[in-house]
Amino acid sequence: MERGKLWTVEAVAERLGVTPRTLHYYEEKGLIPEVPRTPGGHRVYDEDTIERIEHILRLKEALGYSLQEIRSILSTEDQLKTYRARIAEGREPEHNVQMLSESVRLLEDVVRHIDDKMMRLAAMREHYMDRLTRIRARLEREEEATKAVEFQDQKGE
Amino acid sequence: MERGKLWTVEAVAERLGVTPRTLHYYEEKGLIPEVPRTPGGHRVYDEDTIERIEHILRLKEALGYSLQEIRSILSTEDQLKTYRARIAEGREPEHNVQMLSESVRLLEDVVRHIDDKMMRLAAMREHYMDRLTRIRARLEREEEATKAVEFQDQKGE
DNA sequence: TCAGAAACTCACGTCAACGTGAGGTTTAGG
DNA sequence: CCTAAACCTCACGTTGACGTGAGTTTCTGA
Repeated sequence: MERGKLWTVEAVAERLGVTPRTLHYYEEKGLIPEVPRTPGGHRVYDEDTIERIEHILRLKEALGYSLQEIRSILSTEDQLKTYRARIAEGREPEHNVQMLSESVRLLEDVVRHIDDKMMRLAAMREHYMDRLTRIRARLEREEEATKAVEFQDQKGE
Repeated sequence: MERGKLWTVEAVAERLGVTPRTLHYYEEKGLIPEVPRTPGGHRVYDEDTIERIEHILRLKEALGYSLQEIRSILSTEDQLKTYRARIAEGREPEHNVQMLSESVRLLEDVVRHIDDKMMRLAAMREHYMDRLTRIRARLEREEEATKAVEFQDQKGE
């Protein structure tokens, strides 16, 4: 996993299964910071940015968040990073507790959202599994019946 | 649960947390069969139709299916019902196995889709939980530190 | 019976999340 | 050094899933 490798739009797009337009769009909408350019103006993506985009796509596809919501989630995550940095630097230590509490609240929110979604999914899975089991049983009986008929046919030849 | 109770659009809309327009739209797009009318042309919903709409909303909100995909899922479910009916009637018994196998395939597909989604969610949940635990621990330490400082302050008064 | 609430049918509006050229510039390989 | 492929920036187009009146008709309860 060559560290420091750089990517073109098309390469990133192919790797992530999206189009270059989507990458431009995310940048345009502020979901990712302005991507560095070559002297000629071509975008150059590094691994960190790509991971951020992967994160966005997961939030979008797995959780069904809108880009609006994703931007808000990401911005709070960025906030958390800033907090961590400031805390690490030891500046404004009187606000550490407040900042950390805020972080906890935000993360708990996301987890709650995920849990909610998982419960709905579990319920639906159960629903479909019930039907599946019933039909499988039924199928097995039918196959037995078919075999029996074939046996009869053979006897009749 | 009064069986046979009938509902107006507005009542259904309120019960399901959508607008009348949405109900009209689903009918327009063939997601639900044409709803029966009063002599004057007002729609009258029965419990079966409402359950179908609830099902649609679950597929949409929990699984993130598009209405297109939902229509295809529902149409295969309807197909399954036709199969069941025909099997129950004992007509064309030579196709039972084939129809049942098809049903199994369709249901397995939906379940696979659900499983896939749940796994992604589980992964994301873990990711966020990790961060949450770390921050909570950090917060606890900070709170201890704050209390210690307060204690110092009291001594200093 | 009759007024006001609720429904109906167009049909155009909207918003997010990109798609799609057009027209011009940069880059990489031979 | 040169050309084809890749990239750039507008800026308008598209699609899905409804929203939003306008104008008219139907329903319901006092």
